[in-house]
Amino acid sequence: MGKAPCCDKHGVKRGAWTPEEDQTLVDYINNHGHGSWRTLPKHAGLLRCGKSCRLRWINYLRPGIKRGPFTDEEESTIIQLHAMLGNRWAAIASQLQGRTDNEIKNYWNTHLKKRVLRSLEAKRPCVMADRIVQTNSPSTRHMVQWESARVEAEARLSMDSTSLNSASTTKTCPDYFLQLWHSEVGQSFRKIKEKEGVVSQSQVSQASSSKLEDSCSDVSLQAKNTGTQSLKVSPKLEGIDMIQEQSTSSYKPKLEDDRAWSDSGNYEFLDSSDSALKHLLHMPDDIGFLGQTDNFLNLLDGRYD
DNA sequence: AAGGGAACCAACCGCGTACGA
DNA sequence: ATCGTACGCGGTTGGTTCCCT
Repeated sequence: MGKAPCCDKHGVKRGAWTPEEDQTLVDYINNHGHGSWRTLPKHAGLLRCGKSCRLRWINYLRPGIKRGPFTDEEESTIIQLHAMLGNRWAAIASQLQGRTDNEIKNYWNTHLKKRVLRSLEAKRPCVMADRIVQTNSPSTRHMVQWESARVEAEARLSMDSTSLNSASTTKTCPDYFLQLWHSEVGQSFRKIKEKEGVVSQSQVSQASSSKLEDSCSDVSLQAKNTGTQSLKVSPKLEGIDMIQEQSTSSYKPKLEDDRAWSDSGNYEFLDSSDSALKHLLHMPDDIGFLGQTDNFLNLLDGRYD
């Protein structure tokens, strides 16, 4: 389908916005609302394309935008949500009041991603680096990325729980997911999924601690034994009404370009609407929890692809 | 002080999708 | 059901600032 250009490039100003342009845009939207972004510049008297106006408003001018450095809490939230949602910046931003997807995306790419990788390599200096380089399949790459983000989140959770002097930290699968699931982040995640209609209220309530504990320990990696390369979730998960069988062949990369994997968590299931939740629920229990990373790495050796 | 590279971040681009005609 | 339009999103670019030599 042909797509009309968002604006006539001729005579449209580009580049940094001036304070005068900002004021014009703010005044217009305060008085009239933004209405149609396409026609807004003309009505407001701005020599900008509608897209540019929209971006400027959303990222900088609209009320409630929080500027300045990210707090530790915000960082932690971003890392944890990224581990669950991948590069769904808008979804992550919706959980951080006053922060925009663009800001979070930039912050991740310039600060957090490096830190997560450093943290990961500190734990698995040679092996993980080698595996990252050697591995080719999209699902494997995604798992490596997932693992890297998870390690960072885990480290933070561990620090948090230490400071709170709580009994158990994140050494086991159920503990880790339960902490995540019951945290504010987990609540936000469930809200997103409820909104998307992926998980109903009742389903969420059914996904109680015991279910989740079971799910962590009972997800079986059938591919190991059958060679069918399909993942099956334990029947215990039926109550949560999740898809029980997920052929890994339907696990496709959004971008085929090899560069994409390192930046993107966007490996989607054919039905991508609840892929993040599926990621959580389909993770085999012996994937990459502290002290068990070798198992995780063994899984990466082709068997899982 | 100057130049070159790295880091940062605002803005742009193009694709997918929702929605109305 | 199909088409055209507009919007929202994620990836990328390019200008600016910072830092090191």
